[in-house]
Amino acid sequence: MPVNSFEHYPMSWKPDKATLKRPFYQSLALYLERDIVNGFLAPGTKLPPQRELADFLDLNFTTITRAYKVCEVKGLIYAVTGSGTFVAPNAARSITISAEKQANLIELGFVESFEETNTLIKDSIQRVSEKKYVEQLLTYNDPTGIPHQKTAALNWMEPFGIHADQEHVAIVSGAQNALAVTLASLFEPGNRIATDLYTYSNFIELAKILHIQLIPIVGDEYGMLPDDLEKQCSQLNIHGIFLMPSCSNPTTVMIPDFRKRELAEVIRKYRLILIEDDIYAFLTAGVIEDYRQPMYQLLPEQSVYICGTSKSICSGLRVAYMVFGDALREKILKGIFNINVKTSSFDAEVITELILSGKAHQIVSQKIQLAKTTNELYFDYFPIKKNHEHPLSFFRWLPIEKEIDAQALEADLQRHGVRVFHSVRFLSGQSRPEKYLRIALASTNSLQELEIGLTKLKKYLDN
Amino acid sequence: MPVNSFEHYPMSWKPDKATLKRPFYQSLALYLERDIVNGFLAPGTKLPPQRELADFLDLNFTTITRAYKVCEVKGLIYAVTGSGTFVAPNAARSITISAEKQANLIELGFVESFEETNTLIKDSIQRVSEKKYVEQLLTYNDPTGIPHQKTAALNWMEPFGIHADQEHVAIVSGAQNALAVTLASLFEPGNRIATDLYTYSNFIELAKILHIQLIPIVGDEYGMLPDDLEKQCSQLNIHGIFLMPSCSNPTTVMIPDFRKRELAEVIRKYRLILIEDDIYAFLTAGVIEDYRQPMYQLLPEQSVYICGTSKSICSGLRVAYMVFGDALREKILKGIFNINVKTSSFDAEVITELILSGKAHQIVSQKIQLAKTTNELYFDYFPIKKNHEHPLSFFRWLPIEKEIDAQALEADLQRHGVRVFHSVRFLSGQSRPEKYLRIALASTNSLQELEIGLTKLKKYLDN
DNA sequence: AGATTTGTTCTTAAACATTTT
DNA sequence: TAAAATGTTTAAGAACAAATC
Repeated sequence: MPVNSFEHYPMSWKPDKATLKRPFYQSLALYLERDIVNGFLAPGTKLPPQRELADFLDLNFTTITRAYKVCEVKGLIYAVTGSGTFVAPNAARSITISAEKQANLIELGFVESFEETNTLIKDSIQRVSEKKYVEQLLTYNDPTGIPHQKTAALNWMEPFGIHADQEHVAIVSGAQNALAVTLASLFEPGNRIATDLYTYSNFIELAKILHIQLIPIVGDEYGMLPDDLEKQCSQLNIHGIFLMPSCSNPTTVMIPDFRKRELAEVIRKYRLILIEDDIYAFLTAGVIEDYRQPMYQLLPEQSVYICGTSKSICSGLRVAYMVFGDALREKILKGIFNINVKTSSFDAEVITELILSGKAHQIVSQKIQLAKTTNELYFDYFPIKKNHEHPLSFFRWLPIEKEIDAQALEADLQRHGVRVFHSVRFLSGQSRPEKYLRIALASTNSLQELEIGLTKLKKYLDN
Repeated sequence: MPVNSFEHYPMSWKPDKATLKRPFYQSLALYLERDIVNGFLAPGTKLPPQRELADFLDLNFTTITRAYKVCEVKGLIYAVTGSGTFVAPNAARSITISAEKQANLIELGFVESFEETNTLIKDSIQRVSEKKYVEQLLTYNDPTGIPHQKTAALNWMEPFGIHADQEHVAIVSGAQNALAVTLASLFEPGNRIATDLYTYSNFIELAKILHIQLIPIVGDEYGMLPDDLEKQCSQLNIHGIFLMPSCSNPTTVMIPDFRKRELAEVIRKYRLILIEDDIYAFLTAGVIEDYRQPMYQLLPEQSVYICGTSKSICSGLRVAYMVFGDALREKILKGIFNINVKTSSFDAEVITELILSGKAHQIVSQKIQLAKTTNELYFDYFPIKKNHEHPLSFFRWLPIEKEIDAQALEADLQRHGVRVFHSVRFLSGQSRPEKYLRIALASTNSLQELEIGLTKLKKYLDN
């Protein structure tokens, strides 16, 4: 029997002891999940400490540990040694982002890629469809890409600072697919990956699906802090790190070279697998003056470099290039075979044709121009510029003051005809006091529509 | 200290107690893995029982349980209550199958799809590339397929006995990709899925990557035995079942309707998620006389029906249709967004065009004709016919007598210029006494090449 | 700076379940 | 059919580690 009565102690959660069935840890985890999903326990709520709940329920406290663990693995709660256990910010809510076009809704949420440039692609598709060797594109052969396609891929990435050979590049079905292949091939459930505090929400969701734990690392204006990374690595067994150095999603931070080198040192020391998502390389390398190199070149043996063509060339043809160290090669290829079998050689060929014909560069130029225009427009409305934010980002990270719950804010704005995403969607760990909105600039049908959207947004936020 | 000396007991594995470090279970698991990978412990070897090893190492036996568990999860060993723990048949060897074309090697291993029919596809690609709405195929829109593509999909599957609506069908990037989405979305690491004793090896590998445990169920000439399924369900917490009822890979078994109903009853009773891979529907529905219906129609609410077009229409355009119950919908869509974002609408459109124009049916007719011819040829060489084997299968399941290790046999035949796969690659669980080869009939460049391959194979086996 | 709070990990113990003999 | 062999699952205990106050 418990020694104390807890009637007078405030415990945020008091599961009904009488209805608890064996096995206790499962029963308890189920109750906890139910109360979180029902909304009885709101995000951020501090749960009773393990020992206190154990005392209350008259169980050994490691049984509570186990029950809490079940819910932590499901992403419902998170624990901080010394502070306690808390309901996760996105518990019981999917933050998966996808294109869900709705009439009369201005899309500033999902980040597209100025789809108006797609007019340039039709020709290339036709040209490929008329090639003599089309039939060779229609078999199971060359599951990681046809040699000449890989050569074009390497040419494409060369100005981004990537140097690799045919054996260490593979074509997959878009950058998200590359991430799925990477996580499934190189990590196991329970492994930990370091990420920025705010990171790409579909990466968070993917990690959740595969039961990989994200460890949020503090950053400053130059990106992730090497000291905090070092600290976390020294006290936790961390297996990998996810970064978007040339333009982080959602913060738009561009990591300067000195910081890349500092981070690389820690990554090398702890032998982390670096996952570098360089989907915005085309906006940075050769465009931003002091840009040096991708982190892949600092750590080629322990890195996976992912270069999607959805943002730079065409979003509908699902193609991304993966470049990887030799030690990772076998596992990645196996992952590709088991998740994709292969990527459509036809799609890859169209991208190849676009690259070889120079059309891809033309498209990139147009997109950069559009990025300039839309960013200027944005800064007319929200003239807050910070150091080391990418000036040409396809989206912006807008600090907001409004004291309103994230879901309510998104819903409010949706009623006003604008879709945006609140910063809680991008939280890799615990709640934060600062709030932001991610504003996509590359997803409206026209500049006019974007302007209307920004006007509505500003009006709403100023109220 | 241990009570007994084990000098006189035969223990197949004696880890060095002195070098064992804390944590013991990890250290022990590492040693075990090393000794299996090195080949010191051969597949099939019985490991010391937990209690015996514990006694030898002077540890509590549940510490051994934990160490063994680590290796079991990695697929290195498997445990059978009452019998002991054994080194897995495919421990430390990848059984992933992919197209790896080599000159001078006749492909009877990897199953392709009579790629000579691809000549019929070029026209459709051109026609699609000339459509007015091509640009609409190049965006992020309609991530699960454009409505008219889904309509065509449902039309395509209608003769197979599938009735569903737009909301419960999605287009993904091939059948293997559909399986990846299904497993990642609907199952968690540690979950169990029932399969045939011999099953599709890339399904085995995929399950391994995602840490889903396969529970092999015994079968007879009609396919999986409902009694054994019932038995396993009653004593293990099984979450799903994987079946290829219209033509099982690799056994070619076609499950008759009565058996489907018996199995469906058990599946319903234990609320398993049924994963029905119906990639060979086109060889069966409307072709085989007494074919009735897919199992999906018996259990629509708890099933995922997967209909790939790689075998029936074109292997290079990566398209498969998924049909699912409403209860599974949300999770599957989330899985699609996080693993694929979307499938190329262009590829899906070409398949749609092929279906709507009737060309797809023409291709299917050709493939069926080729299947007839090649199967006749096969039976000339190996005239062993069993009941309920699919007469038109793209591969055959050849029982062999030869007393030779699987890898050696494959290597031997490769030296003779023929690539085949040994039955151990398809084992979902423990080793079996019977041996088979899976002989692909749809992968050679010509009938002549197939004939040469079969001749070589027969000659080798008769020796 | 040290005690306290809180979460983590490993090992052991006991009860259980299944298969084999 | 019952006993023995063998693996499984849950719970508890102990030592540890980090963060907070």
